[in-house]
Amino acid sequence: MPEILEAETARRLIEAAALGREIRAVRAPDRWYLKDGLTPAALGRVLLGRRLVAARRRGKLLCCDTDGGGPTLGLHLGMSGRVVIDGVAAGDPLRYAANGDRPAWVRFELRFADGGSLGLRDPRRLGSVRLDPDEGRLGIDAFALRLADLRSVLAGRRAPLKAVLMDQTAVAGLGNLLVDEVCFRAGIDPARPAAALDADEQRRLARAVRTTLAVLGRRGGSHTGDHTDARTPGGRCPRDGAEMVRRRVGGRTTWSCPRHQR
DNA sequence: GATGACCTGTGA
DNA sequence: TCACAGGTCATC
Repeated sequence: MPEILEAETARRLIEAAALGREIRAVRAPDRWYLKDGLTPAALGRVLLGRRLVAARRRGKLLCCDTDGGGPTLGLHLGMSGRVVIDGVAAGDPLRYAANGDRPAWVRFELRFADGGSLGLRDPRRLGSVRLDPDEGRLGIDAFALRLADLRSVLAGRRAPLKAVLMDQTAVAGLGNLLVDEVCFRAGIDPARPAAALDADEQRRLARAVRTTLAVLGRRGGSHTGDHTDARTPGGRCPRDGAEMVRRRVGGRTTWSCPRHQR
């Protein structure tokens, strides 16, 4: 996804519409989509007859707990995944992904006894399904990130700031668009070595994470940032009018303003 | 820590 | 036909 905002939208949808419904069938037509050696048969064995009782999220990972001592179902949306419940998809359409609804794009589906379903629609197949996913290897959730956490995350890291913020074992949930927006708002060059930020920059960055998640969450997703429309050749910084620069930072396409991001 | 691989769809 | 896409993993 889908980044943390879309994952949270999906989590809320599951929480509002899928909890408590008895699972009657599991459809997993795409074996490649099941990780850790998981098979459709094994999924059926542990999920049939159970109900989801909680929908949690750590970073971009969705964790659905089941009743009766059942496993936690881990769903990851990859680059193009969306949760679909009873035919309704969570959140706004994705900006850089196909948004159709071809049945073949449903890589995984729980069918409920009441006739409805919870599916994962993912054209690019980069998402995943696992049981009892390792939540511990993920860093602090971006929604919970405080200044002190950020300081320890950045300490000693010579990698570009952007690479560290996108490192899911450091901070869980931030992806390419959100990190660019955070750096844009904080006025910091994403290519700077992470540990080189001074105290004031760390404060601005921590604040920018909070406001970015709050504002873009309200607006409807990761693609609604102040800088998003400027991610195009010849795009101008909406803050000061400078021409935006496109680079590769931390292995990802990165847009930043050469004037106010330093 | 940087790079390429994974997979498929879209638009230039 | 090609470049590119909001993610992650293995590999050097």
